[in-house]
Amino acid sequence: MATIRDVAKKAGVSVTTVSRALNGYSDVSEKTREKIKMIAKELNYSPSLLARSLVMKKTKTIGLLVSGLRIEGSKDNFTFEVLCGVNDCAGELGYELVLISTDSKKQQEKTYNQLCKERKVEGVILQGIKTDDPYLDEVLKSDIPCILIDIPIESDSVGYVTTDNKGGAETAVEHLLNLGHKHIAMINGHSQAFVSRERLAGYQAALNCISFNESYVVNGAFLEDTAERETTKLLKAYPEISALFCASDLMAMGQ
Amino acid sequence: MATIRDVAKKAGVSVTTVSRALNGYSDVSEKTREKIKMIAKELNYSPSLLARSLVMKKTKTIGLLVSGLRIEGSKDNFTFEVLCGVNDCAGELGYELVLISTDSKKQQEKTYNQLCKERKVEGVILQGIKTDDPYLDEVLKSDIPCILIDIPIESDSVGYVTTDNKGGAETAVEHLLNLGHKHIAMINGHSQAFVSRERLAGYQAALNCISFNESYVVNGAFLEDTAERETTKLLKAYPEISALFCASDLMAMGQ
DNA sequence: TTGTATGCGTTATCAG
DNA sequence: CTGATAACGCATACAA
Repeated sequence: MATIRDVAKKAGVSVTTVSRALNGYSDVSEKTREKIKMIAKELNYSPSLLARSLVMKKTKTIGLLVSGLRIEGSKDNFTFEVLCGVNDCAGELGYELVLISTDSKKQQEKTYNQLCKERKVEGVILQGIKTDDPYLDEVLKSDIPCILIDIPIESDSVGYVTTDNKGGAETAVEHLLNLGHKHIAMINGHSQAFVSRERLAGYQAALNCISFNESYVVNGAFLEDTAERETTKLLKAYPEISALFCASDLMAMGQ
Repeated sequence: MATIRDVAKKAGVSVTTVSRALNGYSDVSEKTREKIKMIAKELNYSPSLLARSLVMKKTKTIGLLVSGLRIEGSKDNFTFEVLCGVNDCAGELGYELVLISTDSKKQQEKTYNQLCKERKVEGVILQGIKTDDPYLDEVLKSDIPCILIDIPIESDSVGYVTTDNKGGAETAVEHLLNLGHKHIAMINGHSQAFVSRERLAGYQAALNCISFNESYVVNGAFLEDTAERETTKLLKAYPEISALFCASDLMAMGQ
């Protein structure tokens, strides 16, 4: 692996000059720059991001911390879509993406802070952690800038993005009402999820709190089979139900 | 950010000793080790993987190079499943995963070699590149260890994994035959894809090359809408077709 | 316009 | 058992 020193030696200049030439500084004669560029290409040189990051104290790296990245979730393509979006954006901004996947086993070995600091990520995007996940506390205590997906918490170093969960749910349920349904049940996720609470609120709002019936709401844990089981029980108990509002695609597929 | 020097200073020992104590070397007294460990925890110290990698010449990092990582592909969860699998395995082995996503724009800026060498990845897994992708040549010329997914090429530094495409296709088509279908069409991907060629071979094999009719095979480019369009044309031209064998889930969904 | 010297945070070599 | 010291590959203040 050719280093900057190899280039310097072959070009008969100092490392400093090579560094500046390749990084586009203006205080280098075009002649030397061209020569250096040529030799760099010749030697197949590419600067070590490791060394650069070390001295610059900038890694241009953000961590994508996905909790519960499991193949069973592949039908629900939300995580994948998030990944694509983050990746696109990071790419445009010249940032790298490192995958920091955690499971309960790993969480005991290394703290969130360790995980992030040793990699020197400049920021973190967290997807899939629950509001009662122990990691969440660590995240909030840490000073590493981070963005939570679908958890509405803000502080100096913490932000979040989410969708209009309530509005969306409201629209969906209104649609069912317009179709003439009188008894609409809801298959929700779980109470630890912010999105579930919001969507429930939307469901209630659409029903105007009048025809709202608590018994019509069950939790499917965002899982296909759980949702199916719960739905079966629900329909057996309340045969009058003519429509279902599911809080996630995967759970809808369970029907 | 606490460095190893901070720990050393506070512990009243040299950096060397701290390094060895924390890395589990035996030539350090248990008393010093405990003290150092305590102080390290106290200072919230975690070693910089950057610095460590630089001196050790080992990054413990593998690159996941996904070509065409786009949100439109999210319905087809194959890429996501690959990601999960790779991630699981890498995690167990103590490797990091960095996402190297490429598109035609990026490919012109940086070569495969640059992309990998500057990050010092120790190996690469390539998913989604086509057999006629210019990157493929670079990959083969490079000496960076890599694994191709669904492209059967081997060399000193290149390996691959794939599924039994031919056998799977054969089984699928045989199933349709057993159901009594006489005119089975195939919606394939594209001819640049190894898997498409294999699956076509399986399709032919199942039909025993007897009832094989070339006109019954069209390419859907692995895209939902293309597959739909091609299928419509096909069915219009050959109304006798009673079953379709699709080379990918996504294309089947297009029906 | 170019070069010298220093430091980034580690680990490794070699003496004590 | 412990500690100087030299790398690793690069960028930058400071000189020349």
